[in-house]
Amino acid sequence: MKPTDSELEILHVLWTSGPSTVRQVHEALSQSRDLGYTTALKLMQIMHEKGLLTREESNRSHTYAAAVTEEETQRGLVDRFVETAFRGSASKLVMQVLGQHKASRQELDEIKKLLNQINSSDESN
Amino acid sequence: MKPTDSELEILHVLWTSGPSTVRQVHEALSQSRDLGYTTALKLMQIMHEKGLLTREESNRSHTYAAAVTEEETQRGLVDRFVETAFRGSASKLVMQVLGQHKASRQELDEIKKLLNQINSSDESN
DNA sequence: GGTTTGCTACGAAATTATTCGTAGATGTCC
DNA sequence: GGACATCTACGAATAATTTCGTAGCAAACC
Repeated sequence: MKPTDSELEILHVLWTSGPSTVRQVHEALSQSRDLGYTTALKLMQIMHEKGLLTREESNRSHTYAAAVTEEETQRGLVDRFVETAFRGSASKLVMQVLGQHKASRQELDEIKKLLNQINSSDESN
Repeated sequence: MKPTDSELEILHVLWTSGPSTVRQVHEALSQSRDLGYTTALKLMQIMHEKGLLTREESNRSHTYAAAVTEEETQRGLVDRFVETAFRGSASKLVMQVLGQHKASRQELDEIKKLLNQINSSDESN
C-alpha cells in the first residue's frame, strides 16, 4: 500500500496514540490544520476499506487502529521515494539528507555505529 | 515546486540527456513504460507553463530543457518527504535507508567521510 | 501540387484524492 | 417523551493528475 499524505497523518496519530475514535483523531489533526469532522471520518472509512485500519464496532463510536506498522510503512515509502526521486540510488539520498538536515551528535553517532556494522558484516564489497 | 511523479520522469530524461525534443523524451520514456506521444507533449507543455522547463521554439519541433537542477529538486523533495513520512526526523530516515538498501563499500566510505566532516565542523551538539 | 508525415495546441475524459453537507440512527439530558 | 448532541453512512462537489483523440498547420516527398 502507498498511503496518501492525509492517510499518513491519520496513521501517525494512531501510531502515537494507539487505537482511537474518529473524534480523537479529528481533535489531534485539528491541532495542526483545519479539517471537518466528517472529512476525518470519511478518510478513516476509506482507509478501513483499503485495509490500512482495523475497526472495532462494539461501541457506537467505533474504535480504529493502524493495521500496518510504522516501520513497514516507512519501508515502503522509502523504497518508492528512492526509486522516483533518486532513481534507485539510496546512498545519494543519504548524502543529500545528511548534507541538508541538522542531526544531533547522538543521532550522528548512531548512524556511524550502523555504518560500522554494515561495513564489518559485509567485507565483500 | 513539487513535481509529480510523471514530471520527475521527464526531468530525469532532461537531466541526463540534456535539452531534448518531445519526441526524444517520449522515446526515452517509452523504454520503461507505455505512454502516448501527446501525453508526453501535454505534460511538457504543462511543465513549461509551471516554469519547470524552458522551451526553445526556433525550430518547428521545440526543444525543452530542465529549468530546475536535479540537486535543488531533490532538496525540495527530501524536505517534503522527511516531513510527511518521518515527521521531521532526518536521522530516522537515514537509518531506515541504510538498513534497507545495499550500498557499495565506496558509497559507505563516502557517507562516513561526510559524517566525519559534519562531526568535526559542529562540536557544539 | 497533392498526399503523407510530424508537430503543436486544445479539449475533454478518466482517475484519484480531498472535502463537506445532509440524512438517519442512537444516545443523553431535563 | 421531547429536544439536543453525537455518531455513521452516503452522495456529491472540487481539485489535481494523467491520459489521449482530434484538429490544424507546416514540412517533406514523390
